[in-house]
Amino acid sequence: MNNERQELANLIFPNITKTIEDYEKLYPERNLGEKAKVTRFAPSPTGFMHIGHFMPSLIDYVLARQSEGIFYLRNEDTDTSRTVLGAVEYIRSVLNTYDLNPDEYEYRDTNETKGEYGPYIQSERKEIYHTFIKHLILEGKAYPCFLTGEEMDSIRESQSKDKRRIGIYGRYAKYRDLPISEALTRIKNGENYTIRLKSTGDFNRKFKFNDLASGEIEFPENDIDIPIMKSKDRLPTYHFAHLVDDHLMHTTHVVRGQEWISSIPIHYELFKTFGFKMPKYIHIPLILKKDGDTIRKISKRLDPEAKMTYYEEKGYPPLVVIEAVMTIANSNYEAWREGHPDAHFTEFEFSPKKMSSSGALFDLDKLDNISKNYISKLSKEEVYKNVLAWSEKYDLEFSLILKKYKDYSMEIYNIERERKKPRKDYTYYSEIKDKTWYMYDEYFKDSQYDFSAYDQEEVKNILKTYLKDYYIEFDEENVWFEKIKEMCHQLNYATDMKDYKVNSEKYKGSIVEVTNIIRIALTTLTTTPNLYDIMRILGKERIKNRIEKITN
RNA sequence: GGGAUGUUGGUGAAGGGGUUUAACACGCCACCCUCUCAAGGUGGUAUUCACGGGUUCGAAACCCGUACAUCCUACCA
Repeated sequence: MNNERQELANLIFPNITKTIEDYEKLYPERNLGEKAKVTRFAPSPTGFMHIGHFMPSLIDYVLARQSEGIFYLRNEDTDTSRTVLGAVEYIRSVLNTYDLNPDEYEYRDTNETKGEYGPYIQSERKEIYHTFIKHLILEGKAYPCFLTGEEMDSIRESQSKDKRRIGIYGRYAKYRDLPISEALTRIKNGENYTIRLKSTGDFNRKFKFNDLASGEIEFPENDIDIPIMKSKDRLPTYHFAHLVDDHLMHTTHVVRGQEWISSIPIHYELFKTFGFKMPKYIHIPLILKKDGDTIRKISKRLDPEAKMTYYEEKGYPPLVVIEAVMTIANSNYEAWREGHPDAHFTEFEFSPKKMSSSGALFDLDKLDNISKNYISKLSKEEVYKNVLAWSEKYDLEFSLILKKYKDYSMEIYNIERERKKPRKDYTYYSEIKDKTWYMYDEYFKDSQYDFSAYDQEEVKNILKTYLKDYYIEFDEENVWFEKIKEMCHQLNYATDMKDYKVNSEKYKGSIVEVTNIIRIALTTLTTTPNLYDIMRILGKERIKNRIEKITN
């Protein structure tokens, strides 16, 4: 019997000579502090990064940093049909813009690799997985299964028809007790097969599992003979790779989405089969999306905000996205932030227990609010630098304007900025052009005015009078405003709005109309920041030109 | 069909048997301030914690049932 198993194992894995012990020696216990957490971000390289991937990687990073542990990046490319070239490099760039750089990684494009526990690309670890699978076959705990796709489909169909549990277990696991001699001849004949775990679980028996986020959960044991190696490329399935990699890489904490919690019975059995210690698990809430009346998992296809590129394209500062996601992860984060406005987010004591176990809706309004506050606290130099960096990537024309008018642009960003309660009108960098374009002659010159709400002659009269008698460059704000008021008196416009409301018939109009006419002449808009600041920055020449364009 | 988890306002949520007339933040609404906007200020915004039953002197909190929601139920991760 044992010899037969040996023969089977050697037939399937003829070149595997190492043992599990060999690998355990190769990847010894990490030399870290007692409390150090080893976390990993383990994405599939499918060419995009989802907010649902970002949250776990953020938590991984925070956990590792605050425990002086290790945060590493592992490329889970076992699904060759979905693997996209350069996907990991893209993920690296996302992690880099958010400054969540891993301590260990492997990048193919630059041939960079760091860390003693690699390879960090699963397709390069085939031999390791095969060693572990070979061991299982030798022990009689795994077997080749010759079920075809069609056979599996019909099993599934009949199970579903009979309202039975779906899966390859019990009597459906047709090949688990196939005589080894027969398996040998089938393999020698070139039949396709997958390797399945010979489950010893009993579905009617329960076990308790402790999740760091959700607490104690009771599951039935796994009794499904799950595939651990695929037939086509002989790569392991996710579950098996998880077991081998997180064991050998000494991961202490696995942070992943709630959707994985149902796999716990499988992982529990797998770790038990090898006698390995399970890592601690933190299953984090799914990010959901309200779509009309229904709530569903946020989707990269349907929801632009699901993709991390959305935030970059819109020009949200990276730290703002981090703040928003931390707020979802731990609701006491906001209160902490209030008390520690300048602390780095890794200083926040993250608590898995405080994480909600139900899904959370990602609130873009909240993100906007965080962003407005954040940008309002930046210096004009920082805003300029960030807008420029954004525009160089997404609006080249605007970036040239910004370079040409550097100090001028900074003055615009400085409007009502350097004060205790700064102005909060920029939510993200992509909207800054839309809110400041009229300050630049290049954009202003072709724009249209709309004075239709006013008498045309009166518009000219007000503008002429103002330019001739009341405008002086370099006035103080209060002097500037007094002069506007004086003009209002001269032209019979009310300056006291309370009086105007009661006695409107006494006046031609109010100061609101006067300032709005000037505002439109200078900006084409009726809503802008403080007119005084606009005029001060615009300067005499521009003001003169713009007003005369209308009065002449 | 089976399994797991959850259900407190428009959103994220705090609260885990009696100072809860349910905190805080975002949003929304109103008013004030005001040259427009933004900001700021003040106030409002769940008579009630999915529903039904039970335990208890007392339940949003504990127990049971139901409903609903989400995820899993692939040789995908």
